[in-house]
Formats: sequence, structure tokens, C-alpha cells
Amino acid sequence: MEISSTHHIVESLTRAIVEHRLHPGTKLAEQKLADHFGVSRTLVRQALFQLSQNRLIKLEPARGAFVAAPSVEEAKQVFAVRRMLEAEMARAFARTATPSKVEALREHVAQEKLAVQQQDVSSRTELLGDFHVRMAELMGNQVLADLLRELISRCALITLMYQSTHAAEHSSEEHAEIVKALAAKDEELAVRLMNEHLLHVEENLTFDRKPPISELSLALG
Amino acid sequence: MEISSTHHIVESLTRAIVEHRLHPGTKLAEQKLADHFGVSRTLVRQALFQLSQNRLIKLEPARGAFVAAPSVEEAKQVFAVRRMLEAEMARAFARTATPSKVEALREHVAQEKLAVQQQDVSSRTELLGDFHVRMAELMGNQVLADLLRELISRCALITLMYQSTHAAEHSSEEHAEIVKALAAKDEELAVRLMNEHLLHVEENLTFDRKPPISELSLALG
DNA sequence: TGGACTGAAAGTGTATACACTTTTTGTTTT
DNA sequence: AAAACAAAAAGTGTATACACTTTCAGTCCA
Repeated sequence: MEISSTHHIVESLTRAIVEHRLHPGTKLAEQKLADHFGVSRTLVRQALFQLSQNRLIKLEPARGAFVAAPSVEEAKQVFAVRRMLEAEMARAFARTATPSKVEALREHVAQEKLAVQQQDVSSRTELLGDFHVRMAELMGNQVLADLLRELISRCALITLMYQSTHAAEHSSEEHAEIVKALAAKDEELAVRLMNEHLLHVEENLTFDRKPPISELSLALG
Repeated sequence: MEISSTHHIVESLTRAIVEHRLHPGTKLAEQKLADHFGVSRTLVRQALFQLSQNRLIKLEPARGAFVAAPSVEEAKQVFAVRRMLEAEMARAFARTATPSKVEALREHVAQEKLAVQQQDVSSRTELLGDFHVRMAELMGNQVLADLLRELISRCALITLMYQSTHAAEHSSEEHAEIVKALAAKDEELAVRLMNEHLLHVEENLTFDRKPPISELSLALG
């Protein structure tokens, strides 16, 4: 089966949604997307299907696709799951981490800091999320990594997590603290810091409803 | 967008795969499935796409869809994630459970026992998996419940978990023990029992490769 | 016998056609 | 002027068509 065309559409829309260039509730008309990407509705529909499984859009029968607008309740549940997974992940990492793995995390945090300094909003958002995915990968659990990536996308849709420069700085600092605890192999501290970090991120939940960008081409670039 | 036709195909194939009526590696030809379900390839393709995202089948470009054959490594990763989630779930349940919720779990276990006694393989498989999903639902975390359902499907594909009557009995007994610990609000015991339970299930990993059922209609009923 | 070639058959990937539903728009009616 | 209706426009849902790729069978040749 195919993979590339549809995949490109999915990636493009995912980025647009996660980065809030497309706001919750925005209608995603198939033909318009097809025209924009230069393909037929067939491929667009496949992409929309996939996005609906990732909970990034909602499909309403005979009415079409809309950017998802997760409830506060759902966001809290997503964060609860992330805390379950990531607290244990931090514990396991502290137990089994090698110096080179800790070093890899340190380098990641350094990249974060750079993106924050340079006010590169798009890449800092990505990097701050990837910190958590990277940890899972370094532990050699790809299943966990994939799951986290999905959950983080869902979070980004409802939170404007790292929107402010201040919040981004704060997150990056907390990441650095976590890495320190991991380097010291202090399990309990790592677990506690990770939990607190996720609680802080969750606190930043905002529920603004900016008017959606009406022109798709504008939002998709 | 639609929901029902495709959904029916997904459900049907999922059951066939999870219940091992379709074995890993089996080719799923689009036209054959279309004929069987009395629809066009369009809907079959949508269903296959969805299944591939659930990791139940693998799509190979221009070659088609095959029932997934997860590696041992992947299975271990899935179980590692389940333990992370479910240990914490057990803890939270013990902390917050009301008598009526504990009672609901008790009733579920009773149903399991019945299915085990009656040697109803299909429904006992489903019930044994649903115990874990039910717990998440009773805690009011639908996100967790959905995630667990997906993970459990993936497990079922590679393990013949509850294949033997003996293993099924054992699982059901362990469920009963967990419920007891939850009723007593003994957090640590509940966590430990859940961990051990999942380790036992994981130990039952088998890697037989029976010849696939060649006739789709036979496997799909 | 067995391996390489070739053409047919089968199958996948994408576009398009068409029926049916929702939405919009314009008109009529009170 | 506001509500109700009707026709048109836009959009979704499914089937089908067709190009292209893989698979398979049969043939030829060493």
C-alpha cells in the first residue's frame, strides 16, 4: 500500500494543528485540501481518517472534518496518563541509564535552550515535546515513544503549552533538573521532578478561542 | 464522514485477528475482503488503513496488507508499557475506589469465571482483556481505557494469552485477588499483584506459527 | 533438471464519476 | 421584518475506472 503522499498530508496538517495555525473547530473541506496539496480527494480522505484516529480532528457523518476541540476533562485525562507513564519512565531511566544516554539528554536540553533564546517558537515547541519522546527512545522502548508522541500531540492541541517565552524557559529548566537527577541516579527525585513538571505544564492549560484562520493556504503555508 | 460500514469491517477483522482465526502473515487482499463484505474496495481500504494504525496489520507498498507479526521485542515493550500504566492505575483505584466500583469489578470477575467454566473461549478472551479496560473506565479515565484496549489488542495478537483453560483460570483468579486488594484499599498489595499478574501473562508468550486459514470466509464467519 | 526470461493474471494506488446529504441562498408568505 | 419554504450550490460517501506494480505460469535455453 502507499505511504508517502498521504503521509505528507498527515504531517502537514498535524503540524498546522499542533502549532495552532489551525484552530479547533475549523472545517477541513476535502476538495480544498486536495487542491492545496495537488492530489485527489482520495488521498485527502485517507489522511483525514488517520488524523481522526490520532484525535486531532473529528469526523462528523456527512458533514465533514473539523479540527478537534478536546474538552478540559479529556485534557486532564491525557495528562493523567502521561504522568503514569512518565513517572515510571523516569524511574526506569534513573535505574538503567548509561553516561552516554544521560549525555544525549543533556545535548537535547542544550538545543531547547538555544531555540528558547532565539525565540524560534515552532522548533522550541517541537523540541520541548521531543524531550519526553527522546527519553523513551533512549530507554529502547519504541512502543512507549510512539505512544508518548501521540499523547503529546493531543496535549498540544488544547494547551498553548509553551506559548509564552517564559513558560518555555521554565519547561526547559525543569528538563535540565530532571536530567541532573537522572545523572545522579536519584530515582525518587527524578520521579518527583517529572511529576511536578507535568503538573506545571498541565496548569498552563489555556482555553482561548481565537478566530480560526479562514484561508487554508495561509495556515498550511 | 461515514462511520458504520468501515467500522463494521474493522471490528470484524479485529476480532478475527485477535482471536487468532487469522494468523500473522496472512495476506488480506482488498477485492476478496470487498466481496466478502459486499462493499467496494474503497471501504475495505479505509478499514485496512485503520487497522494498520492499530498495528494489527502491516501495509507493504504495492504489495498489500498482511496480518502483523510483532517481534518478541515489541511484545515486551507493549507489556512494559502496560505495567507502567496499570500498576499506577491499581494504586489510584485503591485510593479512590467506592464500594460500588469494587462491586462492579467483582461482578466482572464472576462473569469471567462463568465463561471459563463454560469453556467459551471467545468470550472469555474478551472478558479477561476487558477487566483491565473496565478498571480504567470505572476510574473515569476514558483516555486510559481506550489506550489500554489498543494495547491489549496488540498483546492478543502475539500471545495466545488465555489460550489454555488452565491459563485462563489462573488469570481470572489473579483478577479476583487484585479486586480483594482494591476492596481492602491496600495500595501496595494491589500494585504488586497487578505487576505480577502482567508478568505472568507476559510469561505465557508463545510463538507458534500455525498455518494460516487460507479461506477468508472461513476465518471471518 | 533447473534457472532465466516473458507475457498474462492479479493486485495495488490514485483519480474520477455519481448518488445522496447538508448548507446556502433567494423568494414567498404572514 | 421575520419565519418558512424551495431550488441551487457545495460537500460527503461509495463505486468504478485505469495506470502501474507485483506475482505467477509457462517457455525457452543451458
